[in-house]
Amino acid sequence: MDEGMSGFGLKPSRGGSGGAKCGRWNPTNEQVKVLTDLFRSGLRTPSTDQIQKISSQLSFYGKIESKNVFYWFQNHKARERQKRRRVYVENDQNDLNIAKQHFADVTESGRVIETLQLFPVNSLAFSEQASEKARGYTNDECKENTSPYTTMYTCGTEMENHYHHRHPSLDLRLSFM
Amino acid sequence: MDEGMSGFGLKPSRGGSGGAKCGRWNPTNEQVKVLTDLFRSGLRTPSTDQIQKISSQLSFYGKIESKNVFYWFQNHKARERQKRRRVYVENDQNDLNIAKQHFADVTESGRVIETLQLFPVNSLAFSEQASEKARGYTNDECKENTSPYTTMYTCGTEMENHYHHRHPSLDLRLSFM
DNA sequence: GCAAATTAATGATTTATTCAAG
DNA sequence: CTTGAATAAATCATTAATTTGC
Repeated sequence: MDEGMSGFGLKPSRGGSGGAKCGRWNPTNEQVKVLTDLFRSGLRTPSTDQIQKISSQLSFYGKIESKNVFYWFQNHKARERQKRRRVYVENDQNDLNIAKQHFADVTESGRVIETLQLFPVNSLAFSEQASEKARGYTNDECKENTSPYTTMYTCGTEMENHYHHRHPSLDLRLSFM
Repeated sequence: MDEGMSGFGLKPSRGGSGGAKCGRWNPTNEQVKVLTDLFRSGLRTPSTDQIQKISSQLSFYGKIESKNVFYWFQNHKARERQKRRRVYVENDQNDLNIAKQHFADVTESGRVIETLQLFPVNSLAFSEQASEKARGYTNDECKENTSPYTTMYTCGTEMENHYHHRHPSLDLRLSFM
């Protein structure tokens, strides 16, 4: 995919005959680069004058119109926002409010993770392969916990891997949580 | 790749004496399988609760901590994205060439767009960031101007871009406008 | 066959962005 | 305008693969 930009003499050309196909603006990488940099620099809603100047400058790299610049900022701004929102939504799927509390060192009890089906079923059909290794993992001195991972995720003491005795059969998509 | 699954009775154990060697999490094949399946199922940024549950379940197969799950998704997501982008970039490596081409074409008005420094300098250095699109920008001859964009932006006739005769060297942040 | 040496993967940290409260 | 929340990008670091000389 991605249109090789090279060939495809007739990409969409949905119109067919006409040729030229001036469907819509197709930004050059440089153009996108510059626009992105401007965006990162803080520009969000350029004024008419700014748009014109930007457009003029970018025309150096290829065909472009002022409106393209205008729309680009509109879309980019909206999509960035949307992207962020999507995360929330995804996590909220089944309630699971964005706890985002970042692992407050929960679990400590040898909890039995009830059902929790992460996968349809065929998930287990694999426990052959790795079984050879099945590391013993008996080591235990790894006190570790000094977890200094500062960037979020303050999962203090972390998981008390007590190896639950129950082969998971999760199904994440449907019933998880 | 893919674990020779053959021998390797005693893989690392390099620590020699003490053993244990709790350097970093070393996922089991089953663990990787499940994580990968979850990812394929669409999970990208598991919530705190999800992470904990997943971690608990995976502890069945061996030592694991919540943060490992967290990091796994972060890394996997990032690297998948990166892998995808790498393709674009490879295809678009022409960037500069394209620029040059346009340089020739664009000067229709005889103008020579001299400098044009939208950014300090390193602006052109990296180009891949916004390559989500990275369209090719193919042919152009679109007359367009029939601009029917309804949402404000009444920039009239568009394209006054008669190439300003002065390298903008915008710095947006500081001196732009 | 087996390790030391080298390279490829990938786990764990750090740094930059972005949006949106305050 | 400043700051907090939440990543994603970039980078660092360690482990597993693979190569290579014996």
